[in-house]
Amino acid sequence: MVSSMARRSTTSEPAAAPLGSFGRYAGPATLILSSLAGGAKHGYALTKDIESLAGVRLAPGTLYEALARLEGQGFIEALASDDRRRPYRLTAAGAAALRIHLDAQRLVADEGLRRLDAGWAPT
Amino acid sequence: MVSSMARRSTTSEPAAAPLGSFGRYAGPATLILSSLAGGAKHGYALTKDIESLAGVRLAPGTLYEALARLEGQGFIEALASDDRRRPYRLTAAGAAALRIHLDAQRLVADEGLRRLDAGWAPT
DNA sequence: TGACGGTATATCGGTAGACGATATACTAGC
DNA sequence: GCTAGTATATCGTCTACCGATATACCGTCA
Repeated sequence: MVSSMARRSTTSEPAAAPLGSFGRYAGPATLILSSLAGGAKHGYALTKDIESLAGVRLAPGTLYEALARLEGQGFIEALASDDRRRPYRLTAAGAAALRIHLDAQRLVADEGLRRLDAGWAPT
Repeated sequence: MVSSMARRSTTSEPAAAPLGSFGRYAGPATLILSSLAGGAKHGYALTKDIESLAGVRLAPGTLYEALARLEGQGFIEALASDDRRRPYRLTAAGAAALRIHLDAQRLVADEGLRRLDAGWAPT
């Protein structure tokens, strides 16, 4: 049980990396869009928000590559940058796609938990 | 469960599939464990169940590699195979990990939807 | 009877996406 | 003038995911 669960830190951590336990968590795009759903943010602010939102720290490579991808897909758009910050905003298409995705994800999670609670097969 | 309104505009986009829209959907492990939470199954039965559960068809490569990985992590265990079927069962460790993961995932999804419903920034 | 489609597992090569390391540079506080 | 935090960007590696492919058993129905 140790293998992938305990990789995150040595001691004292508030138990269990919530997401990210099962191999790679495909979430970056989902997390970024979910964060932007709360308002426009620039990259660094996204990492901070996502960290407090999901307990996941996105590596810089992951973040900026995902941002470029999402912009190319039309799910987010860049805003005028004040100084050195490059804020992004969720587009209507991004909001729609996010809603569909989160709805589906929640249904799957609910069903999984329902099955777990029903007792996951004695034998 | 398959979206409606996924047809956003003229350009590109193969219209949002429920899960799997955002690059690669990291879900395989989650989907497999969630499916097994409903009882022991062999690989092919898993693909069928997952397809009806989440609308996602796992490629054979994805499935069997994920099964091997999950078994190595102690999250699932192989049962005696009747004939040509190789059934797998969720372990206690797998059930615990799955619950933690799904709980976290649902919290993130709920927060994302909450933000969306609060209006995702007009300007 | 043999052709077909569904069941069932396995492996291989290609690739995209995630990651950590690294680089740069501005700011604030001490 | 240090150090630490903010902020973005790129590069190389690693691997999870995917599609194609192979094998083989089964039922059925023409």
